[in-house]
Amino acid sequence: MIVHVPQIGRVQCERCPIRHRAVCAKCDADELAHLDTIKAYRSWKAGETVVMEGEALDFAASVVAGCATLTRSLEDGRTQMVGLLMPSDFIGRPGRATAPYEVVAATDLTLCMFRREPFQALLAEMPHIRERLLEMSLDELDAAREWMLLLGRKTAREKVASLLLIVLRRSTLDTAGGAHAELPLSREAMAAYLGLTIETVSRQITALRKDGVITLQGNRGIECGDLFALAGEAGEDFDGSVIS
Amino acid sequence: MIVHVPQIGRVQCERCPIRHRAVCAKCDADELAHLDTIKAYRSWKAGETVVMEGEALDFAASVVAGCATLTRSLEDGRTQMVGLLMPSDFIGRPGRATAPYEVVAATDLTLCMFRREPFQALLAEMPHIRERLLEMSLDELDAAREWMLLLGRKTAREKVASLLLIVLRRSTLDTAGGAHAELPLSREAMAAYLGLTIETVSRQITALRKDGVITLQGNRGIECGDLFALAGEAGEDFDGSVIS
DNA sequence: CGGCCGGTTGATCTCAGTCAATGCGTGTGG
DNA sequence: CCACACGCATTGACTGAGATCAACCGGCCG
Repeated sequence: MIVHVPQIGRVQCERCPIRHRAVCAKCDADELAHLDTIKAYRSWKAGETVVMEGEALDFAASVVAGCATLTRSLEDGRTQMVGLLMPSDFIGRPGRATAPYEVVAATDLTLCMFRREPFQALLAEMPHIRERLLEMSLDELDAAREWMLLLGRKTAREKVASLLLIVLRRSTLDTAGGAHAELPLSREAMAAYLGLTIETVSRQITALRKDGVITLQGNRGIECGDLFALAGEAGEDFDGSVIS
Repeated sequence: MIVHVPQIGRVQCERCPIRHRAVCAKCDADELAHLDTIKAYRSWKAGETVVMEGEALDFAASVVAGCATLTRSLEDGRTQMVGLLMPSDFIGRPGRATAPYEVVAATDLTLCMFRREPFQALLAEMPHIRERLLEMSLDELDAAREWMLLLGRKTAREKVASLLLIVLRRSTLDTAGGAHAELPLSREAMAAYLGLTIETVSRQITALRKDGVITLQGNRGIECGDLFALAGEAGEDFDGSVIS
């Protein structure tokens, strides 16, 4: 079910915050001008459903602001998050008319949307978009496989540390080696992402706090003075550096 | 380490068994002719390593015959299979020079290989290959996400049933609703794929046999008289039909 | 004030992991 | 030809990490 929230003011592509990372990253000025004519912004409040699993998907979109989740479910209600969409990430698949996943706004969310058919046409005309979409899909595939390693082989503590690390690496860095951030996910969403229960997530966060690896500010705020230490807890082979 | 096995006789692209499903599926006769000039076949015995994790990857390739596995590992040796490559599946990524996964021949394996630079050039010249690669990458992404649901939320019995179902659906169907196949994977490889131990895999296979869901012929042969029943055990929402 | 929602904490249970022994088929060397 | 070892799979006994069930806490809103 699409919840209709008033569209926020349209931003010109040239000034768009995700201009250089989204599916349109490689487009030139002319192409952007064309995109400007067919795009539409729409917003959702945190918790609202954007698309239901199995529902018709008559659009493609980029996340402009906020955070959305992709989840798959079994009949009996067990659910697993299979993707976490941050600004510049893409929703939709050329040649596919129904959504294989449920899409939910994790925080307040704004999408830059294209109706399906015009977008298909765009893909045919603009090689820059096809190229960028391939790159982004391959990045998603790598991320999904990394997540498979986490789901299949990491302990609860390592899983929680890995997620915190992902969020912290995307956020403000303070003095050398430290960072703080607001979690975009509730405990329930974290559990769905990690293949755990909310109780276990809560216990592991508490444990990491008691062990001095992180400190908390309220339910959503986390701070970590030593990302290398956190990376160690996450079972990572490498360093605590920021992603590119 | 690449183990050098004598190349098997080169097959003309036109007569290639994976002609219509591989990365070259959309190519026309001229394009195939060009491919013919730059490809090379190479074979590996079951168990041999094709590429090590983190090693330089100076080629792209399609699986012509046999079955290969992609695995990611943690420092302490825990490993998770993140992909199972069957004939027509693709190895390698444009713009990436090192392998993020270990590639191992699960059965005797033959690849159709292209050196990296010529393949990059090909991608630039032949939109048909780019298009097909995008399609295949998106299919892989869907498969990876399906696997995330399995790893995060399914029980050991459901996991094993799911894997058997995948193998059986790819194989010969007998009378309505039944199928039999030779597993391309050892118990160890199955465990790596399912995020389980070999003992648990073995126990669950035994349990499915004792419950009359499947019958075994030796270590690798499995038969299932009722794929719908097996699909039920796998926790699938839908039917027991063959994949496209 | 009271109910609700999200999160934490505690007690107990259970499924899958661990450790260890055994079975079975195959190849090898005396 | 047999004896043995080796690789792979099975089976059993026990353990433990994380799930389950349940109580409780604190902030927020009507």
